[in-house]
Amino acid sequence: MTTPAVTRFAPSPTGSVHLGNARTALFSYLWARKTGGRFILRIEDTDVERSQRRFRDELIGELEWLRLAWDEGPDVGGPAGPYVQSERGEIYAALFDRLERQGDAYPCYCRPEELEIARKLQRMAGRPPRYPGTCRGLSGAGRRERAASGLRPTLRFAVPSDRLVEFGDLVHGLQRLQTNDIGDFIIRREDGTASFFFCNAVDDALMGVTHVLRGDDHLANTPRQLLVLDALGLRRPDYGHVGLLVGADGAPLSKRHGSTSVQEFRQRGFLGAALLNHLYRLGHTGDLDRWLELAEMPGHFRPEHLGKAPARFDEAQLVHWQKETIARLSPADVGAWLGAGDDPRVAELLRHNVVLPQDAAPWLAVLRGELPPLDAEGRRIVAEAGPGFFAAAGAALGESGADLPRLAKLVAARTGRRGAALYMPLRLALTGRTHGPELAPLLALLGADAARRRLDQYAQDP
RNA sequence: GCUCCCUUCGUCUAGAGGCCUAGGACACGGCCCUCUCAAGGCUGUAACACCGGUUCGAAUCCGGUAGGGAGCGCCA
Repeated sequence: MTTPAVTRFAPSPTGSVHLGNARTALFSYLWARKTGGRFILRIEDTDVERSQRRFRDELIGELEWLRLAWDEGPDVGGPAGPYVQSERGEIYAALFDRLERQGDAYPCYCRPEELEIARKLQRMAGRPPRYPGTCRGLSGAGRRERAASGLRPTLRFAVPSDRLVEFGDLVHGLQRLQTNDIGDFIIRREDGTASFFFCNAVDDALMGVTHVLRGDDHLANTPRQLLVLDALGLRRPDYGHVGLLVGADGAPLSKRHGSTSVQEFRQRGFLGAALLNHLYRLGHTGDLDRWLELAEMPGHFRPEHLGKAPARFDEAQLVHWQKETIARLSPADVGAWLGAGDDPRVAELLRHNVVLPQDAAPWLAVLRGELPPLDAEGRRIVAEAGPGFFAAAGAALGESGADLPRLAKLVAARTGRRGAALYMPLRLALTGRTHGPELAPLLALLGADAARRRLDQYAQDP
């Protein structure tokens, strides 16, 4: 029923992948998968100053970690390549040329400092800071003169006046904007590279992208891109502007909110599927509340349920999906994730008591024989049980071995204790804590000898 | 400053004029289960930003107010 959608994720390799970016990547991916279309990865590295190869590698690594596989892009190629903008210079050059010949673009010789001053002046006068059009009316002679004096021009798009730009936004509905509210903007920098408004829009069209999902912050800029596309006779994609991702205080996600990059969450030990499940529900509602495998998300993804309001990233909810994910991990994967060694029994023992790998440390220490000192409640329980209890337990252990049900039965018979009165002192002696993983597998893992030594410690009078 | 966008429980959201004494999920509280924690089951607290209008009837439509955000860059 739906036609295949071609979507894309177009990050710039100027930093780490942000949660907000990851979310739009997810939505774009899901849309393509839902409709049987294609998902494209395009690297927007036209800013030579800030783009770095290591960010590009990192970004690709994070997407792979999240398992958001692209059908076209760097490394895998595709019919509309190259998928790295710094390699598309010739394509852009031809288009710049055409725009200039058509009179839709003109060279601008204004210096950045001059423009800065002009903007300040406009602001002070209560006017919007827009390019005043200084170079727009320059004659051929004027241009030659400036070029001869060594000035290298930028290329500006000549925004037509008195026109209404209209487009139907997938999430916001019909949008209209007066071209008079838009100043002539730069489409080619002084160094010859293409600027965002230009190459982002042009590449979407050239790569056959049908649906662009991006943050709300681009909504007001979309008319500019539409103008470029129209001037070039290129097909407009449909745009959907999703509400931004914000922190707990409602302000845009930033460093002061703690982790904001995918990498940071990954390093802390959050699982990809957990992040995906949380992101999937931020500014979007599927038809199901339960944890979803990435593979089943496309079937439940509902583009019409993409939200306009900003969504807050809430770590408590991430933690919930993390627990759900851990519960579904294979024993081998739990072990690898915990870094708890090769014994699958350890992973099984701890999986329900741990949210992040670091939470396993105290229990691994207990297994190694490093017990924490008892707290007040622990001391109370141990004292209440008395040395005789632990002596009996130690003796019973000699008969039962590291078999908790047998041990418990023997101790119960000899001390008359049952339930918590029986198990809590045992737990305390064995682990030093009142809370923790199931005692039976823990005892089995500990072994009879180690357990015996711990019980004996409490068998003497204090 | 100008233009644009947004506003339902603490959080994510359902809701497209009567189905809403506003539903679900997370978080929080209680009970059950249980040696503890977690999980699970049951259950409770908790929201239509505000003011006007349209209508027999508004969370839903219209206008305004307030608050938040974005854009106006040789950043993307």
